[in-house]
Amino acid sequence: MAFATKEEYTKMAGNFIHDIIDEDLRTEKHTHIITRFPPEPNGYLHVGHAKSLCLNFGTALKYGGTCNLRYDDTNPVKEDIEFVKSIENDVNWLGFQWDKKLWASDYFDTMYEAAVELIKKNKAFVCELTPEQIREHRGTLTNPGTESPYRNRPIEESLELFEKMRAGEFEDGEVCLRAKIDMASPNINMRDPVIYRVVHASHHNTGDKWCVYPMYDFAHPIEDAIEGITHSLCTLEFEDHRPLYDWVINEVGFWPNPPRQIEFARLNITTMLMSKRLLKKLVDDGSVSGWDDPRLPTLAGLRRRGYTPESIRKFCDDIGVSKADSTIDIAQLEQCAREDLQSKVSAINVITNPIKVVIDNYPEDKIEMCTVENNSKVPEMGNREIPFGREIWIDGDDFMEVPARKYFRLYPGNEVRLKGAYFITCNEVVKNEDGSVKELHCTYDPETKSGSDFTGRKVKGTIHFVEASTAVKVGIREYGYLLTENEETGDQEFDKDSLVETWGYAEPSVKGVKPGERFQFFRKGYYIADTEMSTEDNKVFNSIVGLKSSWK
RNA sequence: UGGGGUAUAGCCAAGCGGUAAGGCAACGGAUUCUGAUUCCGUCAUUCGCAGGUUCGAAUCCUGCUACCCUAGCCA
Repeated sequence: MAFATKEEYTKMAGNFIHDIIDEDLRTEKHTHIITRFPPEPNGYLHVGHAKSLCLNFGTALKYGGTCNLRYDDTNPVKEDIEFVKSIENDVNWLGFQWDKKLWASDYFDTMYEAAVELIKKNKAFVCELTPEQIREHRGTLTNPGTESPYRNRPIEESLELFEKMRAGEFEDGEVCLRAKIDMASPNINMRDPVIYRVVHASHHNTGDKWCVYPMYDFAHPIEDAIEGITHSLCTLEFEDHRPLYDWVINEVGFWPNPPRQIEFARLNITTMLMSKRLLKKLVDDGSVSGWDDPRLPTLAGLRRRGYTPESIRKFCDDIGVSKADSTIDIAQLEQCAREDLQSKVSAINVITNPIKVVIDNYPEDKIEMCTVENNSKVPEMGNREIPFGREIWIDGDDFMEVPARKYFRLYPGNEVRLKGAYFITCNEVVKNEDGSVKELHCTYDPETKSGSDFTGRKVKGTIHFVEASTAVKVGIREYGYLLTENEETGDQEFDKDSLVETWGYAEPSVKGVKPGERFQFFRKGYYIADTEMSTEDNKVFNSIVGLKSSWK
């Protein structure tokens, strides 16, 4: 496994967060940087998380600090231990190693005690308003809220009630613990926010020990402070919560170097659905095959699609970190994958859109082997031997009955080189009844075999082929993206054609391809990442990932 | 209509008072037995708008405008 290195991130361009860290280091507010990646275990990680992963782990690497993996599991009804394994696997796959693996739920005792202390300090109270009443009391964006009638109840009474909450004497939603801050605050988060609620549900980590659970706003700063996190990086929507974060840090305890929350813009990518909630819906209703469906932006999906960890890390470095809302063009992600794969994989001949070609002057039963020189960036993979015979398949894109300007591949009367084999000239186009091309009749020139010293004439085009009698029929699934843009409204909508299944032909060497092995479709810009072996119907793989230079 | 944010090219993004980095995309051209790769070259007289300060402003000041977040006992 190739882990991200300190070198990779020390040379990383600085961002506004690193400016802040540099300043904290310079003023000796901190001498050791500790960050954290805090997913809630309620789904698979996606590229959006990758940005956070790279920022948090990359920052730790850059400054010689550490980064914790911490599950933010404060809501038992939404979380599932099932996701924990995938999260850890994906973090490691991306190339990061956590310092400590922690659970927010491990701090429940401390949090409970902190809440009790808050009540004793007259900074929190047990409220018996219903959720609806709390909402009404909260006021609106423009109007201040009104104080709960329970706000000024005696400290002792709140203490007693909170103990009863913990003891299970209340139903869900019947009472809650609220911080006592300011109902007139222009920041709604400061209007006596709920910090502990009653939830009678079994927790994956603490079982039935608790029936009261802390809210994110109360739990998160405590988690950060306990772990000695120096910089707590989160997305922009938590900006309004920062005053509350600081309030909790300040009221709950004394930490000499309290954590500092810094927000950055979350990642959006054109055609990619990044909402965990909606991804979960697609998985649950069977619209996709699972969290690792290659059409999904999950790390598991991207992995099957052909992305390498290095390519995703490069992408995260390239796009930078700022506070401006942005949507990165999918082309930028794809380019990172191509760039990385280019140096790692070799090409094989695969025809995805076949046209039959008959070489009329080639002996009927003869098959000869041709050497295809490997001039990729992976010379160690060596040259390939592929068969050549009288009937071959070429790609539909490599033939035009009426050539366009500057088209120098095959067309009637034109001569091209078959990569690794001979020059052929197209003499005749045979059509089906519907007018489509049935087959091409060509002649080859025996003098022109690759590797011979033939220099008699040059040809402008070179195309690839697969010999028909030895070809391996392959099932091809081209994965598109889930979202398309409605041309009229500009809205994003689900793309029903995001999975296209076709058949093609590959050279015999595909039989040695292992599931998960990546390679390039010769000259097509496609990469195969996910293969499923099958001997039935001579089918070798049925899942193919497309990384075309331009997806249409 | 409160509060909090953000505006630099088609998409990202550096820039922090001294005369607009870089990447993606696009477009030229060279090389190529992959229209791939590689390689060169072009691509913001101007930084949301309007004023002001200054020898000098994307950077400082004032006033606008647009967009995003925010009224869960979710995170």
